[in-house]
Amino acid sequence: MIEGIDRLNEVEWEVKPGFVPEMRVPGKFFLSDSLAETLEEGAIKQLANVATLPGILKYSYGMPDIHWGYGFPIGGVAAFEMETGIISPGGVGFDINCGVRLLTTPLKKSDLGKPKRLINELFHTVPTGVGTRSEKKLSADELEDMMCEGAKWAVNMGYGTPEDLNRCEEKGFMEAADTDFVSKKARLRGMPQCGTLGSGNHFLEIQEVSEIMDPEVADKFGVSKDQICVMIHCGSRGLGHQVCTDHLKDLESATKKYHINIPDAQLACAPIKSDEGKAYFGAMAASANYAWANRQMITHMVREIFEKVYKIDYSDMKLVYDVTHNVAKYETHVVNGQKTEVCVHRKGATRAFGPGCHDIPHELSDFGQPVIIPGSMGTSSYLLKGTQTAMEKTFGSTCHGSGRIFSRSKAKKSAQGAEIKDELEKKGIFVKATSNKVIAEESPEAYKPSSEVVSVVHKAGISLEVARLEPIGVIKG
DNA sequence: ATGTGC
Repeated sequence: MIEGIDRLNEVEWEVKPGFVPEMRVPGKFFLSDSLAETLEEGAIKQLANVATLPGILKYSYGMPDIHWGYGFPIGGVAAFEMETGIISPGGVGFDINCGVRLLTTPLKKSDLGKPKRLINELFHTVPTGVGTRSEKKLSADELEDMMCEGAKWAVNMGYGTPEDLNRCEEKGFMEAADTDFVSKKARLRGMPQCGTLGSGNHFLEIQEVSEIMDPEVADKFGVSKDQICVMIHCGSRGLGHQVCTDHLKDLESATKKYHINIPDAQLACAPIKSDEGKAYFGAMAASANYAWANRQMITHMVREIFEKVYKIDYSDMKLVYDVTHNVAKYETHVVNGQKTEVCVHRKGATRAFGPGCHDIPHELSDFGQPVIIPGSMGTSSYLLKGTQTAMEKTFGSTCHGSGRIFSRSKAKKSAQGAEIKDELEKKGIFVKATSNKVIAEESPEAYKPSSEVVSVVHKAGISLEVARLEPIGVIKG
Protein backbone atom coordinates (compact mmCIF):
# COMPACT_ATOMS: atom_id res chain seq x y z
CA MET A 1 0.00 0.00 0.00
CA ILE A 2 0.97 3.63 -0.41
CA GLU A 3 3.03 5.23 2.39
CA GLY A 4 1.24 7.74 4.62
CA ILE A 5 -2.03 5.84 4.62
CA ASP A 6 -3.54 4.02 7.61
CA ARG A 7 -6.10 1.26 7.37
CA LEU A 8 -8.85 1.90 9.94
CA ASN A 9 -10.89 -1.25 9.36
CA GLU A 10 -11.91 -3.67 6.61
CA VAL A 11 -13.17 -0.94 4.27
CA GLU A 12 -11.99 2.43 5.64
CA TRP A 13 -8.60 4.07 5.14
CA GLU A 14 -7.17 7.38 6.30
CA VAL A 15 -4.71 9.65 4.50
CA LYS A 16 -2.70 11.35 7.21
CA PRO A 17 -2.09 15.11 7.15
CA GLY A 18 1.34 15.64 5.64
CA PHE A 19 0.71 13.22 2.78
CA VAL A 20 0.93 16.43 0.79
CA PRO A 21 1.99 19.72 2.47
CA GLU A 22 -0.61 21.96 4.14
CA MET A 23 -3.49 19.52 4.46
CA ARG A 24 -6.11 21.10 6.73
CA VAL A 25 -7.95 17.83 7.40
CA PRO A 26 -7.13 14.16 6.84
CA GLY A 27 -8.37 12.22 3.83
CA LYS A 28 -10.65 9.24 4.18
CA PHE A 29 -11.49 6.64 1.58
CA PHE A 30 -13.46 3.43 1.33
CA LEU A 31 -11.92 0.41 -0.35
CA SER A 32 -11.70 -3.39 -0.30
CA ASP A 33 -8.52 -5.45 -0.67
CA SER A 34 -9.28 -6.31 -4.28
CA LEU A 35 -10.12 -2.71 -5.22
CA ALA A 36 -6.87 -1.63 -3.54
CA GLU A 37 -4.99 -3.53 -6.27
CA THR A 38 -6.13 -1.06 -8.93
CA LEU A 39 -5.95 2.08 -6.76
CA GLU A 40 -4.07 4.91 -8.47
CA GLU A 41 -1.62 6.77 -6.23
CA GLY A 42 -2.41 9.89 -8.29
CA ALA A 43 -6.05 9.75 -7.22
CA ILE A 44 -5.06 9.62 -3.54
CA LYS A 45 -2.71 12.55 -4.09
CA GLN A 46 -5.64 14.46 -5.59
CA LEU A 47 -7.74 13.49 -2.56
CA ALA A 48 -4.99 14.89 -0.31
CA ASN A 49 -4.70 18.06 -2.44
CA VAL A 50 -8.41 18.74 -1.87
CA ALA A 51 -7.74 18.57 1.88
CA THR A 52 -5.55 21.70 1.55
CA LEU A 53 -8.45 23.88 0.33
CA PRO A 54 -9.77 26.65 2.63
CA GLY A 55 -12.80 25.85 4.78
CA ILE A 56 -12.84 22.09 4.17
CA LEU A 57 -14.73 20.24 6.90
CA LYS A 58 -13.90 16.91 8.60
CA TYR A 59 -12.25 15.00 5.72
CA SER A 60 -11.58 14.94 2.01
CA TYR A 61 -13.46 11.76 1.03
CA GLY A 62 -12.90 9.09 -1.61
CA MET A 63 -15.52 6.53 -2.54
CA PRO A 64 -14.51 2.97 -3.59
CA ASP A 65 -14.86 3.90 -7.28
CA ILE A 66 -12.24 6.66 -6.88
CA HIS A 67 -10.03 7.42 -9.85
CA TRP A 68 -7.92 10.22 -11.26
CA GLY A 69 -9.85 13.24 -12.50
CA TYR A 70 -9.51 16.95 -13.29
CA GLY A 71 -8.11 18.45 -10.06
CA PHE A 72 -10.44 16.61 -7.69
CA PRO A 73 -10.60 12.81 -7.95
CA ILE A 74 -13.71 11.27 -9.49
CA GLY A 75 -15.45 9.45 -6.65
CA GLY A 76 -14.65 12.40 -4.36
CA VAL A 77 -16.73 14.27 -1.78
CA ALA A 78 -15.74 17.46 0.03
CA ALA A 79 -17.84 19.81 2.18
CA PHE A 80 -16.86 23.43 2.87
CA GLU A 81 -17.81 25.93 5.52
CA MET A 82 -19.95 28.70 3.98
CA GLU A 83 -17.97 31.75 5.20
CA THR A 84 -14.38 30.57 4.84
CA GLY A 85 -14.86 27.80 2.28
CA ILE A 86 -14.49 27.66 -1.48
CA ILE A 87 -16.40 26.40 -4.49
CA SER A 88 -14.55 24.77 -7.39
CA PRO A 89 -15.64 23.56 -10.83
CA GLY A 90 -13.04 20.79 -10.52
CA GLY A 91 -15.05 19.46 -7.56
CA VAL A 92 -18.11 19.03 -9.75
CA GLY A 93 -16.63 17.96 -13.08
CA PHE A 94 -17.19 18.90 -16.70
CA ASP A 95 -20.44 17.00 -17.03
CA ILE A 96 -22.49 19.00 -14.55
CA ASN A 97 -25.34 16.87 -13.16
CA CYS A 98 -24.34 13.78 -14.98
CA GLY A 99 -26.84 11.50 -13.31
CA VAL A 100 -29.00 8.44 -13.52
CA ARG A 101 -32.66 7.53 -13.16
CA LEU A 102 -34.51 4.26 -12.91
CA LEU A 103 -37.95 3.62 -14.41
CA THR A 104 -40.06 0.56 -13.70
CA THR A 105 -42.38 -1.26 -16.11
CA PRO A 106 -45.19 -3.77 -15.47
CA LEU A 107 -43.38 -6.22 -17.81
CA LYS A 108 -41.31 -9.36 -17.35
CA LYS A 109 -38.59 -10.63 -19.68
CA SER A 110 -41.00 -13.05 -21.36
CA ASP A 111 -43.24 -10.08 -22.30
CA LEU A 112 -40.43 -8.35 -24.18
CA GLY A 113 -40.25 -10.61 -27.22
CA LYS A 114 -36.97 -10.03 -29.02
CA PRO A 115 -35.19 -7.28 -27.08
CA LYS A 116 -33.35 -6.45 -30.32
CA ARG A 117 -36.50 -4.88 -31.76
CA LEU A 118 -36.99 -2.71 -28.67
CA ILE A 119 -33.34 -1.66 -28.61
CA ASN A 120 -33.44 -0.70 -32.29
CA GLU A 121 -36.56 1.33 -31.73
CA LEU A 122 -34.98 3.14 -28.77
CA PHE A 123 -31.75 3.72 -30.68
CA HIS A 124 -33.59 5.35 -33.56
CA THR A 125 -35.72 7.56 -31.30
CA VAL A 126 -33.31 8.78 -28.63
CA PRO A 127 -30.53 10.83 -30.28
CA THR A 128 -27.25 9.19 -29.28
CA GLY A 129 -23.57 10.04 -29.74
CA VAL A 130 -21.19 13.00 -29.69
CA GLY A 131 -22.61 16.24 -31.06
CA THR A 132 -26.03 14.75 -31.81
CA ARG A 133 -28.96 17.05 -32.15
CA SER A 134 -32.50 16.77 -30.98
CA GLU A 135 -35.57 16.81 -33.21
CA LYS A 136 -36.79 19.58 -30.97
CA LYS A 137 -34.69 22.71 -31.29
CA LEU A 138 -35.34 24.98 -28.34
CA SER A 139 -36.04 28.67 -28.72
CA ALA A 140 -33.93 31.02 -26.59
CA ASP A 141 -36.92 31.53 -24.27
CA GLU A 142 -37.52 27.81 -23.90
CA LEU A 143 -33.87 27.22 -23.07
CA GLU A 144 -34.09 29.97 -20.46
CA ASP A 145 -37.10 28.26 -18.84
CA MET A 146 -35.42 24.85 -19.06
CA MET A 147 -32.36 26.19 -17.23
CA CYS A 148 -34.51 27.82 -14.53
CA GLU A 149 -36.98 24.99 -13.93
CA GLY A 150 -35.28 21.75 -15.01
CA ALA A 151 -37.48 18.67 -14.93
CA LYS A 152 -40.43 20.84 -13.86
CA TRP A 153 -40.19 22.70 -17.17
CA ALA A 154 -40.10 19.37 -19.02
CA VAL A 155 -43.19 18.10 -17.18
CA ASN A 156 -45.04 21.36 -17.89
CA MET A 157 -44.16 20.89 -21.57
CA GLY A 158 -45.84 17.47 -21.47
CA TYR A 159 -42.72 15.30 -21.08
CA GLY A 160 -43.82 13.44 -17.96
CA THR A 161 -46.06 13.61 -14.91
CA PRO A 162 -45.97 15.67 -11.69
CA GLU A 163 -45.28 12.39 -9.82
CA ASP A 164 -41.95 12.21 -11.64
CA LEU A 165 -40.79 15.41 -9.94
CA ASN A 166 -41.49 13.98 -6.51
CA ARG A 167 -39.03 11.21 -7.37
CA CYS A 168 -36.10 13.43 -8.32
CA GLU A 169 -33.35 14.73 -6.07
CA GLU A 170 -34.19 18.44 -5.48
CA LYS A 171 -37.59 17.75 -7.11
CA GLY A 172 -35.78 17.96 -10.45
CA PHE A 173 -34.46 21.52 -10.26
CA MET A 174 -32.26 23.83 -8.23
CA GLU A 175 -33.78 27.21 -7.48
CA ALA A 176 -30.29 28.70 -7.27
CA ALA A 177 -30.00 28.65 -11.08
CA ASP A 178 -28.80 32.02 -12.37
CA THR A 179 -28.79 32.09 -16.16
CA ASP A 180 -27.07 35.50 -16.26
CA PHE A 181 -23.85 33.54 -15.85
CA VAL A 182 -24.47 31.05 -18.67
CA SER A 183 -22.58 32.31 -21.73
CA LYS A 184 -23.99 32.75 -25.21
CA LYS A 185 -21.66 30.00 -26.37
CA ALA A 186 -23.00 27.57 -23.76
CA ARG A 187 -26.58 28.42 -24.78
CA LEU A 188 -25.82 27.84 -28.46
CA ARG A 189 -24.42 24.41 -27.63
CA GLY A 190 -27.40 23.57 -25.42
CA MET A 191 -30.23 24.68 -27.70
CA PRO A 192 -30.10 21.78 -30.20
CA GLN A 193 -29.19 19.10 -27.62
CA CYS A 194 -32.19 18.82 -25.33
CA GLY A 195 -33.42 15.24 -25.07
CA THR A 196 -30.18 13.64 -26.29
CA LEU A 197 -28.19 10.89 -24.62
CA GLY A 198 -24.61 11.86 -25.43
CA SER A 199 -21.59 9.61 -25.53
CA GLY A 200 -18.94 7.90 -23.41
CA ASN A 201 -20.31 6.03 -20.41
CA HIS A 202 -23.76 7.51 -20.91
CA PHE A 203 -26.35 4.91 -21.82
CA LEU A 204 -29.94 3.83 -21.88
CA GLU A 205 -30.36 0.29 -20.66
CA ILE A 206 -33.16 -2.28 -20.42
CA GLN A 207 -32.64 -4.27 -17.24
CA GLU A 208 -34.21 -7.13 -15.32
CA VAL A 209 -34.43 -7.10 -11.51
CA SER A 210 -32.37 -10.19 -10.71
CA GLU A 211 -32.20 -10.11 -6.93
CA ILE A 212 -33.98 -8.40 -4.07
CA MET A 213 -31.83 -7.91 -0.98
CA ASP A 214 -34.25 -5.76 1.02
CA PRO A 215 -37.84 -6.89 0.22
CA GLU A 216 -39.64 -4.30 2.33
CA VAL A 217 -37.77 -1.33 0.91
CA ALA A 218 -37.79 -2.71 -2.67
CA ASP A 219 -41.57 -2.88 -2.40
CA LYS A 220 -41.77 0.69 -1.13
CA PHE A 221 -39.47 1.82 -3.96
CA GLY A 222 -41.82 0.06 -6.46
CA VAL A 223 -39.37 -2.64 -7.54
CA SER A 224 -39.99 -6.41 -7.65
CA LYS A 225 -38.09 -9.55 -8.70
CA ASP A 226 -38.01 -10.30 -12.47
CA GLN A 227 -39.44 -6.87 -13.31
CA ILE A 228 -38.18 -5.11 -16.43
CA CYS A 229 -36.77 -1.64 -15.72
CA VAL A 230 -35.16 1.12 -17.76
CA MET A 231 -32.08 3.00 -16.60
CA ILE A 232 -31.12 6.34 -18.14
CA HIS A 233 -27.61 7.72 -17.56
CA CYS A 234 -26.76 11.11 -19.07
CA GLY A 235 -25.97 14.71 -18.23
CA SER A 236 -25.96 18.33 -19.35
CA ARG A 237 -24.23 17.71 -22.73
CA GLY A 238 -22.35 20.55 -24.39
CA LEU A 239 -24.03 23.21 -22.26
CA GLY A 240 -22.67 21.98 -18.93
CA HIS A 241 -19.28 21.36 -20.50
CA GLN A 242 -19.12 24.94 -21.77
CA VAL A 243 -20.25 26.37 -18.42
CA CYS A 244 -17.46 24.45 -16.69
CA THR A 245 -14.89 25.63 -19.26
CA ASP A 246 -16.02 29.27 -19.04
CA HIS A 247 -16.03 29.45 -15.24
CA LEU A 248 -12.76 27.55 -14.81
CA LYS A 249 -11.09 30.38 -16.66
CA ASP A 250 -12.85 32.92 -14.47
CA LEU A 251 -11.98 31.09 -11.26
CA GLU A 252 -8.33 30.68 -12.23
CA SER A 253 -7.97 34.45 -11.93
CA ALA A 254 -10.20 34.53 -8.84
CA THR A 255 -7.88 32.05 -7.11
CA LYS A 256 -5.06 34.60 -7.49
CA LYS A 257 -7.28 37.57 -6.66
CA TYR A 258 -8.32 36.06 -3.31
CA HIS A 259 -4.77 34.78 -2.60
CA ILE A 260 -5.83 31.14 -2.33
CA ASN A 261 -2.86 28.78 -2.36
CA ILE A 262 -3.60 25.65 -4.35
CA PRO A 263 -1.21 22.74 -4.96
CA ASP A 264 -2.59 22.12 -8.47
CA ALA A 265 -3.89 24.71 -10.96
CA GLN A 266 -6.82 22.41 -11.70
CA LEU A 267 -8.18 23.15 -8.22
CA ALA A 268 -9.10 26.70 -9.33
CA CYS A 269 -11.71 28.00 -6.91
CA ALA A 270 -13.22 31.07 -5.25
CA PRO A 271 -14.80 31.81 -1.87
CA ILE A 272 -18.38 30.47 -1.88
CA LYS A 273 -19.84 33.92 -1.26
CA SER A 274 -17.56 35.85 -3.64
CA ASP A 275 -19.04 37.23 -6.87
CA GLU A 276 -17.06 34.70 -8.89
CA GLY A 277 -18.08 31.80 -6.65
CA LYS A 278 -21.75 32.78 -6.77
CA ALA A 279 -21.60 33.20 -10.56
CA TYR A 280 -20.22 29.68 -11.01
CA PHE A 281 -22.77 28.23 -8.59
CA GLY A 282 -25.66 29.93 -10.40
CA ALA A 283 -24.46 28.74 -13.81
CA MET A 284 -23.76 25.26 -12.46
CA ALA A 285 -27.31 25.05 -11.06
CA ALA A 286 -28.70 26.17 -14.46
CA SER A 287 -26.69 23.39 -16.12
CA ALA A 288 -27.90 20.90 -13.54
CA ASN A 289 -31.46 21.90 -14.39
CA TYR A 290 -30.73 21.39 -18.09
CA ALA A 291 -29.57 17.84 -17.27
CA TRP A 292 -32.69 17.05 -15.23
CA ALA A 293 -34.90 18.28 -18.06
CA ASN A 294 -32.79 16.24 -20.48
CA ARG A 295 -33.34 13.00 -18.57
CA GLN A 296 -37.02 13.87 -18.22
CA MET A 297 -37.39 14.30 -22.01
CA ILE A 298 -35.65 10.98 -22.68
CA THR A 299 -37.95 9.35 -20.11
CA HIS A 300 -40.90 10.63 -22.12
CA MET A 301 -39.53 9.12 -25.35
CA VAL A 302 -38.98 5.78 -23.61
CA ARG A 303 -42.51 5.70 -22.25
CA GLU A 304 -43.97 6.47 -25.67
CA ILE A 305 -42.00 3.61 -27.23
CA PHE A 306 -43.11 1.14 -24.56
CA GLU A 307 -46.71 2.30 -25.02
CA LYS A 308 -46.45 1.68 -28.74
CA VAL A 309 -44.52 -1.61 -28.65
CA TYR A 310 -46.10 -3.26 -25.58
CA LYS A 311 -49.50 -1.56 -25.35
CA ILE A 312 -48.93 -0.52 -21.74
CA ASP A 313 -50.02 2.79 -20.23
CA TYR A 314 -47.68 5.75 -19.94
CA SER A 315 -48.46 5.86 -16.22
CA ASP A 316 -47.45 2.20 -15.81
CA MET A 317 -43.80 3.24 -16.07
CA LYS A 318 -43.06 4.87 -12.75
CA LEU A 319 -39.90 6.72 -11.84
CA VAL A 320 -38.14 5.09 -8.87
CA TYR A 321 -35.74 8.02 -8.48
CA ASP A 322 -33.32 10.35 -10.25
CA VAL A 323 -29.92 11.05 -8.67
CA THR A 324 -27.10 13.36 -9.67
CA HIS A 325 -23.47 12.21 -9.69
CA ASN A 326 -21.76 15.56 -10.34
CA VAL A 327 -22.90 18.61 -8.42
CA ALA A 328 -22.18 21.10 -5.64
CA LYS A 329 -25.01 22.01 -3.25
CA TYR A 330 -25.70 23.99 -0.12
CA GLU A 331 -26.97 21.49 2.45
CA THR A 332 -27.49 21.40 6.20
CA HIS A 333 -25.37 18.84 8.06
CA VAL A 334 -24.34 18.28 11.65
CA VAL A 335 -20.78 19.54 12.18
CA ASN A 336 -19.30 19.47 15.72
CA GLY A 337 -22.79 18.75 17.04
CA GLN A 338 -24.27 21.84 15.37
CA LYS A 339 -26.62 21.96 12.39
CA THR A 340 -24.58 23.88 9.86
CA GLU A 341 -25.07 24.98 6.27
CA VAL A 342 -22.20 23.68 4.14
CA CYS A 343 -21.33 23.50 0.45
CA VAL A 344 -20.97 19.82 -0.49
CA HIS A 345 -19.11 18.95 -3.69
CA ARG A 346 -19.92 15.50 -5.07
CA LYS A 347 -17.94 14.50 -8.12
CA GLY A 348 -18.64 10.96 -9.24
CA ALA A 349 -20.51 10.46 -5.98
CA THR A 350 -24.17 10.17 -5.03
CA ARG A 351 -26.21 11.79 -2.32
CA ALA A 352 -27.41 9.08 0.07
CA PHE A 353 -29.69 10.83 2.56
CA GLY A 354 -30.99 8.64 5.35
CA PRO A 355 -34.46 8.24 6.87
CA GLY A 356 -36.15 11.44 8.00
CA CYS A 357 -33.95 13.81 5.99
CA HIS A 358 -35.41 16.72 4.10
CA ASP A 359 -35.85 16.37 0.32
CA ILE A 360 -36.73 12.67 0.47
CA PRO A 361 -40.11 11.77 -1.09
CA HIS A 362 -42.61 11.84 1.77
CA GLU A 363 -43.75 8.23 1.23
CA LEU A 364 -40.12 7.03 1.48
CA SER A 365 -39.13 9.14 4.46
CA ASP A 366 -38.96 6.16 6.85
CA PHE A 367 -36.62 4.23 4.55
CA GLY A 368 -34.02 6.63 3.15
CA GLN A 369 -33.40 8.00 -0.29
CA PRO A 370 -33.19 5.60 -3.26
CA VAL A 371 -29.58 5.48 -4.49
CA ILE A 372 -29.01 4.27 -8.05
CA ILE A 373 -25.61 2.83 -9.00
CA PRO A 374 -25.19 2.04 -12.69
CA GLY A 375 -22.82 -0.76 -13.66
CA SER A 376 -20.42 -0.48 -16.57
CA MET A 377 -21.56 -1.91 -19.90
CA GLY A 378 -22.74 -5.49 -19.49
CA THR A 379 -22.47 -5.57 -15.69
CA SER A 380 -24.99 -5.36 -12.83
CA SER A 381 -26.55 -2.14 -11.64
CA TYR A 382 -27.77 -1.64 -8.08
CA LEU A 383 -30.53 0.07 -6.18
CA LEU A 384 -29.55 1.03 -2.62
CA LYS A 385 -30.97 3.17 0.17
CA GLY A 386 -29.36 6.11 1.94
CA THR A 387 -28.58 5.82 5.66
CA GLN A 388 -28.09 7.74 8.89
CA THR A 389 -24.52 6.42 8.85
CA ALA A 390 -23.90 8.34 5.60
CA MET A 391 -25.26 11.48 7.28
CA GLU A 392 -22.76 11.01 10.11
CA LYS A 393 -19.76 9.77 8.13
CA THR A 394 -19.79 11.26 4.61
CA PHE A 395 -22.10 14.29 4.52
CA GLY A 396 -24.84 11.98 3.22
CA SER A 397 -22.82 10.59 0.31
CA THR A 398 -21.93 7.29 -1.33
CA CYS A 399 -20.33 5.94 -4.53
CA HIS A 400 -21.61 6.49 -8.09
CA GLY A 401 -20.54 3.26 -9.74
CA SER A 402 -18.47 3.84 -12.83
CA GLY A 403 -14.86 3.91 -11.66
CA ARG A 404 -12.37 3.54 -14.48
CA ILE A 405 -9.34 1.30 -14.01
CA PHE A 406 -7.74 2.36 -17.26
CA SER A 407 -8.11 5.23 -19.67
CA ARG A 408 -10.22 5.36 -22.79
CA SER A 409 -7.14 5.14 -25.00
CA LYS A 410 -5.79 2.13 -23.13
CA ALA A 411 -9.21 0.47 -23.23
CA LYS A 412 -9.35 1.04 -26.96
CA LYS A 413 -5.94 -0.55 -27.47
CA SER A 414 -6.66 -3.57 -25.32
CA ALA A 415 -10.08 -4.46 -26.71
CA GLN A 416 -11.94 -4.65 -29.97
CA GLY A 417 -15.45 -3.20 -29.93
CA ALA A 418 -16.90 -5.81 -32.30
CA GLU A 419 -15.58 -8.70 -30.18
CA ILE A 420 -16.97 -7.23 -26.96
CA LYS A 421 -20.34 -6.77 -28.65
CA ASP A 422 -20.35 -10.45 -29.74
CA GLU A 423 -19.33 -11.66 -26.29
CA LEU A 424 -22.09 -9.66 -24.61
CA GLU A 425 -24.62 -10.92 -27.15
CA LYS A 426 -23.65 -14.51 -26.25
CA LYS A 427 -24.57 -13.60 -22.66
CA GLY A 428 -27.94 -12.32 -23.89
CA ILE A 429 -27.05 -8.61 -23.71
CA PHE A 430 -27.77 -6.73 -26.92
CA VAL A 431 -25.63 -3.60 -27.44
CA LYS A 432 -26.44 -0.98 -30.05
CA ALA A 433 -23.93 1.87 -30.30
CA THR A 434 -23.03 4.61 -32.75
CA SER A 435 -19.58 3.05 -33.18
CA ASN A 436 -17.49 0.05 -32.15
CA LYS A 437 -14.99 2.56 -30.82
CA VAL A 438 -17.27 3.61 -27.98
CA ILE A 439 -17.91 -0.06 -27.13
CA ALA A 440 -14.14 -0.65 -26.89
CA GLU A 441 -13.67 2.45 -24.71
CA GLU A 442 -16.45 1.31 -22.41
CA SER A 443 -15.24 -2.30 -22.18
CA PRO A 444 -16.30 -3.78 -18.81
CA GLU A 445 -12.64 -4.64 -18.09
CA ALA A 446 -11.81 -0.91 -18.13
CA TYR A 447 -13.92 -0.41 -14.99
CA LYS A 448 -13.82 -1.42 -11.36
CA PRO A 449 -16.49 -4.12 -10.86
CA SER A 450 -19.74 -2.50 -9.69
CA SER A 451 -20.50 -5.45 -7.38
CA GLU A 452 -17.26 -4.87 -5.48
CA VAL A 453 -17.80 -1.08 -5.26
CA VAL A 454 -21.33 -1.58 -3.93
CA SER A 455 -20.19 -4.23 -1.46
CA VAL A 456 -17.74 -1.71 0.08
CA VAL A 457 -20.31 1.07 0.61
CA HIS A 458 -22.73 -1.54 2.01
CA LYS A 459 -20.13 -2.79 4.48
CA ALA A 460 -19.25 0.79 5.43
CA GLY A 461 -22.98 1.38 5.95
CA ILE A 462 -23.05 4.60 3.90
CA SER A 463 -25.81 3.07 1.77
CA LEU A 464 -27.40 -0.37 1.86
CA GLU A 465 -28.27 -2.81 -0.93
CA VAL A 466 -31.93 -3.06 -1.91
CA ALA A 467 -31.91 -4.74 -5.34
CA ARG A 468 -29.65 -5.83 -8.19
CA LEU A 469 -30.46 -5.40 -11.88
CA GLU A 470 -28.93 -7.19 -14.87
CA PRO A 471 -28.71 -5.70 -18.36
CA ILE A 472 -30.68 -7.12 -21.27
CA GLY A 473 -30.07 -4.45 -23.87
CA VAL A 474 -28.20 -1.15 -24.01
CA ILE A 475 -27.89 1.81 -26.35
CA LYS A 476 -24.75 3.95 -26.24
CA GLY A 477 -23.30 6.91 -28.07
C1' DA B 1 -17.72 13.97 -20.03
C1' DT B 2 -16.92 17.12 -24.79
C1' DG B 3 -18.50 20.56 -31.65
C1' DT B 4 -12.65 14.18 -28.38
C1' DG B 5 -4.95 18.08 -29.60
C1' DC B 6 -4.40 24.11 -28.68
